[in-house]
Amino acid sequence: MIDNSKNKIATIRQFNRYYTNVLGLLDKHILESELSLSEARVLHEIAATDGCTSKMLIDMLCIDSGYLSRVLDRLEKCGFINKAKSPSDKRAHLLSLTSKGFNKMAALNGHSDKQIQEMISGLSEEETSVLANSMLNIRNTLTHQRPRPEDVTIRHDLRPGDAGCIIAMHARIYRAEYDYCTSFEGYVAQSFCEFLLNYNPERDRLWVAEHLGAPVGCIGVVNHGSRAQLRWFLLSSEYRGIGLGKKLMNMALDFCRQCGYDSVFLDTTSDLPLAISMYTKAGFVKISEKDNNVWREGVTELEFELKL
Amino acid sequence: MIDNSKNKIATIRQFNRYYTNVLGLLDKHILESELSLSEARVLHEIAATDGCTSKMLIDMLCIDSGYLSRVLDRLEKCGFINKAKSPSDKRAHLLSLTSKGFNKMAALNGHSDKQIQEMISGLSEEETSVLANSMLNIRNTLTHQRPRPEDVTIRHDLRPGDAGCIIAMHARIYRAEYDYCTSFEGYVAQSFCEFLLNYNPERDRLWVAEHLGAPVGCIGVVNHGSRAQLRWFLLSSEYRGIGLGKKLMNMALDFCRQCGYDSVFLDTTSDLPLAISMYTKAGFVKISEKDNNVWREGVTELEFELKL
DNA sequence: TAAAATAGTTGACAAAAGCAGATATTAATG
DNA sequence: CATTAATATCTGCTTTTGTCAACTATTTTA
Repeated sequence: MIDNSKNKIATIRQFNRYYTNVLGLLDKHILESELSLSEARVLHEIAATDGCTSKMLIDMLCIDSGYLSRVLDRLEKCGFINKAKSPSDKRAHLLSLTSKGFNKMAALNGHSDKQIQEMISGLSEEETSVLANSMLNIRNTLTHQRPRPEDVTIRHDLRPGDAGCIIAMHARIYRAEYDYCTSFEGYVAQSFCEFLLNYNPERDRLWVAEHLGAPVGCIGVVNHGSRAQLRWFLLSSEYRGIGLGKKLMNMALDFCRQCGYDSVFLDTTSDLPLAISMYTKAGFVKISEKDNNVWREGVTELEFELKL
Repeated sequence: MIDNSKNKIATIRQFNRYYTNVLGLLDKHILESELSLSEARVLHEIAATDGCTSKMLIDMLCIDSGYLSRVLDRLEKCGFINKAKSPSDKRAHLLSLTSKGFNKMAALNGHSDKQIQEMISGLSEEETSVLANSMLNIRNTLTHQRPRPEDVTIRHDLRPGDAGCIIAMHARIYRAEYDYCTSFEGYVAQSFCEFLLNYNPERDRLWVAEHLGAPVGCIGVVNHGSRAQLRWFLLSSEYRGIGLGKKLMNMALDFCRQCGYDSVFLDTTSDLPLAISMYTKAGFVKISEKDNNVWREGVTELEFELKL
């Protein structure tokens, strides 16, 4: 782990220098097309930007306005873009790609992809994933992007390591948010031990929500004869409030209905008002409560139930 | 997770375009110095390269030889670099920085750092770490660097999530290398449950080896009265053979001696000849063996012991 | 309604980068 | 060993890229 902020900045600086070289190498193919690097960048930005104008390109690409004007002229003469008077502002033009422009861009991307393919040809599947995920991480971090729920995948195929990751997630989140002690991770481990040793794909299920290859949420259903137990309902804080919790809950309850369980019960604590409100919204009813001071002082354990 | 290779390539292409913009922004500060971007890159490369010559710069920076010749002239006239005839090849010059050149480079780095600082000022500690680690990941992956043992940190402060991560690591590695089944992860979880519920920092210890913020190896010592149990001795495959295993083992045994344990025992299986050879090298002796067909067919469980 | 600001264009110019040929030296080949 | 091929660098010339400032047309602000 890179520990102090000075090291981090140095790491970033070194990466920038390194990646300047990488990009220089990869951009060479553009020079072999009839376009210059700037022209290619402008073309891409026009394609990616809705209602694109010169001003927007100047801001996004930090390009000189005079230079851009000539670049746009050239692109128009080549038949790659259209310039249309903006109806809302007669000074400005709306820029858009022609179909020829789209084809050109596709060709550029194709070349680019071939080069990237070559660059990663010596890497393993695993390494390529690490690479792509790291790049997504950087972009998301620097653009302050909140994760979009459609980028989060949910699966229930119980891969090796799923249980361990979710144990770790529980421990970290409950420590950070509720200051639970070390033994809490032990109890979660215990619960997964039981789950894994008795695992029956027909009656038990664990859903893992993943983003950028890392687990960000989960929910589980555990077989108890005619009753099912809902367990491990948890989301990383950044992934709350975007509908993921509801989605996980619905998946779990649908599975319970499919399996023909009579009812679903769950244990939770008074620490989790947000989860509790989701349970009651889904129709769960509190059926018992008792004190539990093991993980933290003053916690009340609650049991909820939902008749199916 | 980015699933297929087409998506990965597209992700990389998008990142490249995105990062071109980032670098363009960050490189602006150089234009405000008396150097051009190329001159600054050349200066850095000379500083970083031992016995640097023009040819090496041409290869590394992909710069035109004629252009480079002039760039070097300018840098020499400014007093930033020295050109000395190479003794081994009278055609070539050895390039090196003058002290003035070093100062200039330090100033450039300072400016660069200030800009980076500004860029990451809106990010949390956590996000900055993700950023820097992702960048290191990219560089290490693309340059095919084997992890250096000195970049791996080993700690034993038992943080929340450590146990879960190590459970996951066990499950993944034993599945990939020995095809152990799902229940194996359950048994590992069970062992950590016991460990965490009885954890006593004076007598129990868990070491986690980390690289780029992720666990890559571990070893543990568990209190059994006058005897200690060695557990969870494991390294990710890429981190084997660089002395890390020995280091972990020594740390664990030193701790056992410090605690005054009489002996150390451990359970392992016939599947792990590499680990077994490390145990015997450390002085462990086999004291029993029995069959165990739970995790995989035909596995023999072995018990080893070391008198301290 | 006049002044200030904005979107974009154009001409003049400077800086950056590339190409081709030249020179000195070294390596390779018969 | 002599000759040829290859290499490292430099120089003159050219093209490409990028910058600056002045200018028009329009919109916003005071």
